[in-house]
Amino acid sequence: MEQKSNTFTQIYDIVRQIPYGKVATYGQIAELAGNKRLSRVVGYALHVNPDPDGIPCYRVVNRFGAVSPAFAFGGENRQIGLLEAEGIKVTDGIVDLKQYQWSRRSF
DNA sequence: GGGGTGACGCGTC
DNA sequence: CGACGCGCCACCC
Repeated sequence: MEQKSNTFTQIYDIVRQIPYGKVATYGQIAELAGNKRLSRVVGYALHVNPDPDGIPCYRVVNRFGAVSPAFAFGGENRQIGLLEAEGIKVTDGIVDLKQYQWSRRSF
C-alpha cells in the first residue's frame, strides 16, 4: 500500500544512497532503476519528491552535471548553495561530474 | 478509457 | 557537424 510503482520506489532508494559531497545523474539513477530510458521517470520521481528529507533531489543533476532550471523548488541558487555546502564546486550551475559524480560501486 | 505531457538520454537522419 | 525524434514510465486532464 505504500509502493505505488516499483520503478518509483527504486529511484527513491537509489537517490537516497547518494553520499554526502557527491552527485548523481538522472541517467545513472535510471540505469540503476532498470533502464536508462527511465531518465524521464526519474525526473518525475524527484519532482514529486515525497521525502525531500531523505531524498536530496538537489544532489541529482542531468548528464551534463548542470542543475535543472525547473528545479527551483526554492530557488535555483538553493540547490547550488546546498551542493557547495557539501564541498561540491558548482560552476555556473555546472558540477564536475568527473569529480563529484557518485559511483554506486565506489561506495 | 484514451491522450498528452514531463526535473532526460541516446540514436539516427 | 547540426538538428530532430524516439523510448521508457508515471501522472494529469
